[in-house]
Amino acid sequence: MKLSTKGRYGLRAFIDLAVYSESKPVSLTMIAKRQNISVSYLEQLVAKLKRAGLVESIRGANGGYILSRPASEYSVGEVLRALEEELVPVDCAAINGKSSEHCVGSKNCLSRIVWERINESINNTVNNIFIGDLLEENRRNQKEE
Amino acid sequence: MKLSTKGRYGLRAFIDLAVYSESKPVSLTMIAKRQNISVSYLEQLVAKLKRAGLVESIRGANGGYILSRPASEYSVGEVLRALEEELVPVDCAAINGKSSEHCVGSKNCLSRIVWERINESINNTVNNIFIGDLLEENRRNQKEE
DNA sequence: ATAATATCCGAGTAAAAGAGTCGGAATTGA
DNA sequence: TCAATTCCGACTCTTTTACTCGGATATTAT
Repeated sequence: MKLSTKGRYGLRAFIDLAVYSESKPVSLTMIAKRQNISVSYLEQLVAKLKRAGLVESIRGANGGYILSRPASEYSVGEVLRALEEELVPVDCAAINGKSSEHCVGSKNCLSRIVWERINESINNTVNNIFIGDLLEENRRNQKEE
Repeated sequence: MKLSTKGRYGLRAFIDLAVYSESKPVSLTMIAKRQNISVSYLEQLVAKLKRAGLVESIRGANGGYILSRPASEYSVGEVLRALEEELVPVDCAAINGKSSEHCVGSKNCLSRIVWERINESINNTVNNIFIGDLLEENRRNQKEE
């Protein structure tokens, strides 16, 4: 059970964007350098963020990406869900209706309780961490140095 | 981020074992029938459980598997960790020292906070569900029918 | 105009992981 | 002995992951 690079790199890219895009758009080249991720791969990740409406793009020279809203308003869950297909380790216990896995019967599905709780705890966790919190953390760290 | 069939089927197999092994050993053939998982695959899963010391085997005719301890004492976390390699979606934030992923630097690792919290919440969740709880749930359900 | 930066987009691909199967050996009870 | 079992390693097919690549389009600076 691993989070893919889409989620891992993608969140890092988003945070980078949040940190540096206040004054002007941030290009993928810059993110690539700072985060050590290739531009071509970043394109894919950021495209997902854009499709989900989390970031906006500005094309052409001096272009780049900016956040659609103030950084503080994004939860990590929102960002990760835009990147990964879904944040549920076990489909059959997903909150929404797309249960692809066929359950043999309630009797055999004691495990379902477990999957539901896992799904729930992950989503609770990521929905309650906000990008703003992380940035504050960052500012505190900067001051100490 | 999906839990593999090892974890999913494996926990189901373990619960099946917990339900039916009180009087006599349970053979993989029986689990296979009830849980609709092939015997050959079950062999792999149960082997992991055995290696971890969670179940004991009795070879030969009328043989099978039994729990090493009373069902109530097993946490779901323990079982899942025996089946899956580890229950940490992001390695670099694992609690133990095996951080395989190279972090560029603390400054770029605001995301690390997120991974740590996710890892923590999953482990808290599964460590606090006990197989005994699930069996009780099961008994309650049986009575209602 | 032209060059230099950018985003945008679809395809393609190599490696790794996932999900099993299979054949046969060893053990034990009837 | 035979049937039911666990035990074990190797093998294979499929899917997913993690990218790269080529080129199109848009915008700005010179």
